[in-house]
Amino acid sequence: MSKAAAKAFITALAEANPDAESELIFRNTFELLVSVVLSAQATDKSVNKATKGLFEHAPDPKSMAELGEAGIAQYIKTIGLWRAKAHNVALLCEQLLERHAGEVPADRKSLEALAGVGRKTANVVMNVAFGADTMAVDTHIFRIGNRTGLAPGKTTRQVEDGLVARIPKDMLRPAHHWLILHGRYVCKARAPECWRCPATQWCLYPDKRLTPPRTKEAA
DNA sequence: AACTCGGGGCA
DNA sequence: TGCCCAGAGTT
Repeated sequence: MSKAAAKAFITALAEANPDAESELIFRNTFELLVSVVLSAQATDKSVNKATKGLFEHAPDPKSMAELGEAGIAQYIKTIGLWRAKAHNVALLCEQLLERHAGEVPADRKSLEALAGVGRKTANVVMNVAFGADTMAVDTHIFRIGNRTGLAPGKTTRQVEDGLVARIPKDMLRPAHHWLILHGRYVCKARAPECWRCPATQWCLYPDKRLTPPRTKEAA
């Protein structure tokens, strides 16, 4: 997809969801970081349910470090990989205190050195919290990139580079939210609802469903 | 690059 | 039941 088409694509998504915001609930950069670490292979809804009590009880790195691995685990047992995640989050909080005075660092190298933080989470934090020119590739964005031709690639890194290369810099941050929400509700893994998509004119997906299935209630 | 971890949500 | 989920760490 050309850069011009990419810009039109993102703009169309923006106009379709003018008030789109993250589905993850967080009040600051620390909560964003922890939320995304917990999100690996889990749905946003289940993460929100788990972090509600966790953040209430431990709203900052210091209190969460004091809560400890076992204490954290008791709040997040409802999501997958909770053992490893509780271990990582406890360690992550200690690392924030020791290395960064309890603050979330703003650079990729420091972020990726934290427990449970890989390239994807680092990109989210840099994009959302610090406005950096990065794009995080999750399963939704990977799917959209390939399906539409916006950013094709076999690896997440290829998709990431394609996105950053094609999307205008000043649209990278909102594009992150718009693409994820688009993948969640419209360009879904199964049964995509193309009739609700504002960008089908640029899309390469061969099995587009341009008309909604017949509903039981004939409104 | 491929594999493993792992529980909940949803059709 | 089978597929999917705002991935990271190891081999």
